[in-house]
Amino acid sequence: MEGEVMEKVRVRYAPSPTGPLHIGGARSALFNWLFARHHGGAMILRIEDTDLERSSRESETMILESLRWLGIDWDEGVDVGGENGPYRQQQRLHIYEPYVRELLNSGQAYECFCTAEELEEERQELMQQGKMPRYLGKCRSLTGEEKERLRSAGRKPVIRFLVPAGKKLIVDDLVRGRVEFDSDDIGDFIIIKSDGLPTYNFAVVVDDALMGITHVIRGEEHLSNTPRQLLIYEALNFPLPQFAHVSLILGEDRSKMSKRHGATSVLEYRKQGYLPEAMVNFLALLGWSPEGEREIFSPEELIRLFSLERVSKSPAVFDLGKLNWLNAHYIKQLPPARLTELCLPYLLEAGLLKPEALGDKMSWLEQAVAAVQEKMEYVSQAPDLLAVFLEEKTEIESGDKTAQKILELETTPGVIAAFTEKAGKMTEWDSETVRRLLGEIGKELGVKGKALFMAVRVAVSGRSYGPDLNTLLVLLGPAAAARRAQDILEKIS
RNA sequence: GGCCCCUUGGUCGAGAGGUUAAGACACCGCCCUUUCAAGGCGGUAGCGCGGGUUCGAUUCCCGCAGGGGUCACCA
Repeated sequence: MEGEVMEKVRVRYAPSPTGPLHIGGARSALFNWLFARHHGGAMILRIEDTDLERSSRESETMILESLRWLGIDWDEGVDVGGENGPYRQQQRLHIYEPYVRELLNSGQAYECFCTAEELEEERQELMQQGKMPRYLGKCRSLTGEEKERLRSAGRKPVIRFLVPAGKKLIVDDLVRGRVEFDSDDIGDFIIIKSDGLPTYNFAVVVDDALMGITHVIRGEEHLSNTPRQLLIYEALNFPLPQFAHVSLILGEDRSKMSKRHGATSVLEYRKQGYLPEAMVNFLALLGWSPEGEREIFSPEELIRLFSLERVSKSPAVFDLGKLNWLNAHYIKQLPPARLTELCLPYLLEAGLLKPEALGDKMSWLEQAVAAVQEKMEYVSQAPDLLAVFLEEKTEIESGDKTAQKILELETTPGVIAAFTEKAGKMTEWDSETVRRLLGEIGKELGVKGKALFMAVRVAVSGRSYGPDLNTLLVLLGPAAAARRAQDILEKIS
């Protein structure tokens, strides 16, 4: 493969700005980007906004933001410009024109004046006959006179591509191999809509050809569109790019990923506190695998290793559990200061921190964050994880059976009382003194192990789980720890 | 329904005629541990079915089944 790529690789990601960037789109973009970077080629970002109804600038902005967040950049395209612009199809209308004329003149395309009703009627008829609906070419041989009559009657025509009969169409796909289609299965399809805008199948070909795209890497849902595009490449005498159709990403029930499978947009994952490096790593492994047994890869490594040969043909289920594992891995690698920054917005939003009280608390907060870093899977868990440190009042966690049991031990009230009493008097308070304090209590009351440490843990946090007890106590400070313990003591007596 | 793609454990997946069928997530167990995790070690679990081809098929071919995609004036 390496040897076959003689000309400079040029790939593109061409989203339709009709919503946020989805997981599947992100992976397509990533594969294109990895391929381009691997081969020292160019990545192009084109916006396919020929659907006036559904396209929006807001969606475009979200998509660009998502790509940037993932660390995917582009050499040509929207926002950065380039020699082959403009990069929004709405701004390229004049470019399509001559090609449409060419097809019209050579008789490879024709105007169709059928109304939606007529088309619907034809469709129904075919269905009743047990045939599949497809355009039968009613307007293929309209005379100029007839066309004028329809035109003056207010009909706005579309332009259809005249599909030649009995033609084998072969897609030589880099991931699927040779795939064959028959032109007889394809009805004359629309290339220019009645609003004058090109359809996807037409614009994509003209743009890919004019932009010098060498490899079209996209989702498998486009495979069955490819024969139509092949027809246009041929009609316009454009050189063919190489195609690579990557399998879809499925939800847990093995159907195509959709909103009911939970979060599907990249921005939602960002919001939940997933790290871009984890997302990229995860997406890369969904449908592609490197040689060897590693699972953790930096973008640079992915670029070095990536190849289309190792792209899987079968669809992949989106496994949130694995994403969580990867994300937890990357969170563990973060410097506590950085993680703290990331946690801040969530803590503020949860009301666990007051913005004004932040300044002198930062280094303390950083230690608290460090104490829970290893159990965090995604950053939006920060409020839950850090509540033990930040809560005003401690409630006994309902449903925490272990905590309940500890509180019922007959030794517990004594332990808590002793702790409250002694902690209040401490002048020094660090890991070592806290350790000694607990030891003393244990010795004096003849209590040890769980009955001692768990009792204190539950007393100061209301929970049977949480960060390392010593760290928890040290960060809480003697006053707060004693106050909480006192509070719990009153609750249970 | 036509056409097209896909089929290795719960999931991602390695494998490309002869293997004890990698590895990872999840799960279970043990170790570590002043909790829960993390970490270390170990374990359970898989080639959809039926025909071929072959000395031998997870691997090649054909059917079937199942899943998915596509058949728009959406991309």
